[in-house]
Amino acid sequence: MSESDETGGEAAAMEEALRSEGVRLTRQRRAILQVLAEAADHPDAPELHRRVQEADDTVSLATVYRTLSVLETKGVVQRHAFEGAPARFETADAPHHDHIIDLDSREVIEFTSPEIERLQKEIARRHGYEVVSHRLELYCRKRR
Amino acid sequence: MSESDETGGEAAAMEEALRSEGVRLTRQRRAILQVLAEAADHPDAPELHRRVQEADDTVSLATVYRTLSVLETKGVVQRHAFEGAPARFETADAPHHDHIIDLDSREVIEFTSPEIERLQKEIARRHGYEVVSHRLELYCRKRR
DNA sequence: GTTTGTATTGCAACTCATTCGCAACTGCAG
DNA sequence: CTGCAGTTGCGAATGAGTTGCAATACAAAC
Repeated sequence: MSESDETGGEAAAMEEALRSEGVRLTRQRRAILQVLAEAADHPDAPELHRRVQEADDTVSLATVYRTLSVLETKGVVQRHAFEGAPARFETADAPHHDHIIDLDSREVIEFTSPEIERLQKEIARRHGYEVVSHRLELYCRKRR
Repeated sequence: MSESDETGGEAAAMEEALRSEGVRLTRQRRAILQVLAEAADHPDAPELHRRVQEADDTVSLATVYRTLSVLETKGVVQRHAFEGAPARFETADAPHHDHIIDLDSREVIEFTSPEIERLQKEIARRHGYEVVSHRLELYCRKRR
């Protein structure tokens, strides 16, 4: 544990959480978890697969998809399906946030707005609903 | 024109707009436009196809998709890709709105919030961006 | 350690929504 | 009317993601 840095610790913490949920920890899952914890961006499944294979080229794309599903249902990973693009993934360490998508670079910026959050709840209530989940994405271009 | 009601007028208005944009008005496109104008809900392509075929069973699903693309680029139709479901469509008559999706009935309720809209622009600006488009969806359940 | 039963994997085949190639057809400008 | 570029129907192709199945590998019990 002396050699672990932040992302190393993150992956380890996730493994811990998964083990206690009865998820079997395989070589493949460890590798995927590791790469995801190290990722600063929001990779899609094929990109994740590519990165995982650098460390372990026996991992198949199917397993990447299956593992992502497991991790998502266990609350360890978040899936985002942005407009007209394959789904992208990130670790669910940060509490909650919405996204700005840079239309030119496809870069993703995270933000939170308690104010918007509050207004959403209020609007739902006004219509007789309660919010189970929501999706807020701003497709943007850099201002010059 | 004496027998036309609101939706009839809506379809006619759209045809007008399209003709002036140089879009060729075929029997199929008229039928699709008509059905869309009459729809109170947000049908997906196969459902739209089903409804169109009641009036004209020579219209193919491929043409429904192609027509929807044309109508979308001409700004006459709006496409919405809600979570984990095929895209759904509506006429772009109302100015702009976001959606509440009833998770149980799949019903869609429209709403607007100038306040949220304003906050979105502000957030984008704070990050050096300007909003090109956005997507705000509230996945909800009825309150009891 | 070894055994063992079940979860997990790799592969290839499959699904689902949507798009495309192409030959036949048809609005509509002249 | 004519002509031809824009449209259509068909079925085949695509792209993202899922699944059946036999082989494999966790990890709990010995």
